[in-house]
Amino acid sequence: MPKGRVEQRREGVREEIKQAARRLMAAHGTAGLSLRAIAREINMLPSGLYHYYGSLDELITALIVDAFNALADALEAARETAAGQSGAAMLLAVLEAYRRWAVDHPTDFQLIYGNPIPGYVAPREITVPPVIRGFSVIVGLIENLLQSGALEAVPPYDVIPPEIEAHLQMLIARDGYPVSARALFMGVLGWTQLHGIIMLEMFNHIQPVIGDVETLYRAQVVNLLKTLGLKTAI
Amino acid sequence: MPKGRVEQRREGVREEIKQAARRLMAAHGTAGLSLRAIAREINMLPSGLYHYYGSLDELITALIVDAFNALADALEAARETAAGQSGAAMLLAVLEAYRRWAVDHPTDFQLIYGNPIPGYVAPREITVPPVIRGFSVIVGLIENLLQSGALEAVPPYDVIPPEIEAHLQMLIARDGYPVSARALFMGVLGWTQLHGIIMLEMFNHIQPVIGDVETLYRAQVVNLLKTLGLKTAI
DNA sequence: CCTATACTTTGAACAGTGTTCAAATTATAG
DNA sequence: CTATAATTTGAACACTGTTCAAAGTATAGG
Repeated sequence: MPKGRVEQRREGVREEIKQAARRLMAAHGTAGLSLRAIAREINMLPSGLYHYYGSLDELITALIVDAFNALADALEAARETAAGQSGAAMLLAVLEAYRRWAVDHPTDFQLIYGNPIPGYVAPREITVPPVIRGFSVIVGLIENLLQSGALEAVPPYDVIPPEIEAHLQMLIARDGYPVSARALFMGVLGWTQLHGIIMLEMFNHIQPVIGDVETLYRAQVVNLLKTLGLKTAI
Repeated sequence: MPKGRVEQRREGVREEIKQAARRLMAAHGTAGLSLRAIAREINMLPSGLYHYYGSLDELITALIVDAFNALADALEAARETAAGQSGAAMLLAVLEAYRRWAVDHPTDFQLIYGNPIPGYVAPREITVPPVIRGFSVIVGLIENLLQSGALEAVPPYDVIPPEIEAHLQMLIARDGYPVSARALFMGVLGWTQLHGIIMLEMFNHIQPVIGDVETLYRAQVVNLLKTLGLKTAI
């Protein structure tokens, strides 16, 4: 395997570049993501990096995909860890893992859900699949709860606005997701509610008001499940 | 007034600089915020700007304060416009104005709630007051609803976690806010829920899933008020 | 009105950024 | 061992924020 060896070495350097990038990001925030700084870190000239990534944007895209996959991994791991417990407990564990990962990997989270790098726009066809991977964990658990009857839609969340239901049905049909529009709708609602807390926490807008954000988040998760119509206690 | 004339002219140039900055931001995103670009825009040398703002960060801070105040203005205006209607209708109008302003002023919103400028950290003592101004509009309306009896805390949102209640009480005592811990708690909960939608909309993460974000937002606002315990119909 | 003082603008320089490209070097394959 | 492919180099270009002394301009007092 002559070409295999070259390819393998190439992949190794690409990984080394990404690791240096993550190290710099962790140390100096998403602002520390400088091509020249990465080159310095691994004793390369700036121009040398262009043989591994066509541009800084391409490198950022790779980092984003990795981050989305790491987040999805964390959610799946939380689900597996709570596998023995009730469906509600599993969902709770997964939703807590969402914030946990964000708090533990702030720069990665900012990279994927903030607007960190000036001028950069993510190519959707590359970044969307790993996003769906993570989101599916949440929606899948909701779907199970709905089918088992542990979760039953109650007012006011029992009505899905027609335009939205139509779009969700289209999405399910087009991409072949094995879930109901109801589960998707609940997933999106819950996602946005929790995402707001994390986003405000990330940029330090909510600690001054609420003090302990972790407690607020947990309360919000529990309340969310209750208002969505969870029948069993958690 | 000799010094008044100088001061006035100085203030005029400062305003001109900010307007050029906003123009560039609107055109090229928060990334377009370049000191040299601003200087070019108003036919000045980069170094000249330093007589009006000590640094780019200082200019950004000024823009952020302006943005928070503009947001607060929009919320107050929405409240006044709906002044004749019920308290619930006023709150609904204000919450819709929150997203409206974000959608109409995306770069300003990203400037204050995103992580736009690498390396910049806002000086809290300057930026917090205008934040409170806007937030007070929401919390004030909630307080009125609570006192009039139109809003009554119901499960699960009737319980405030003890640690959070303690922190809120401290805040109220320290800064002398004329509101209850309950109103503040409800305000924060609502704020985070809606903020999540806007944040995800801003960075284009939710349209692909839900289609019409405006409908989702409106539904979320109404559902929020209902689950918080609003007794009257909207 | 004219000078002395304060305010403002200038221009050059420094250190940093992403990116391009031909040239030189190194490693691989026949 | 040589021909070929993969890499690394180094210089250059255009851009960024920031500093500072020098030059220019407007204002105030006599």
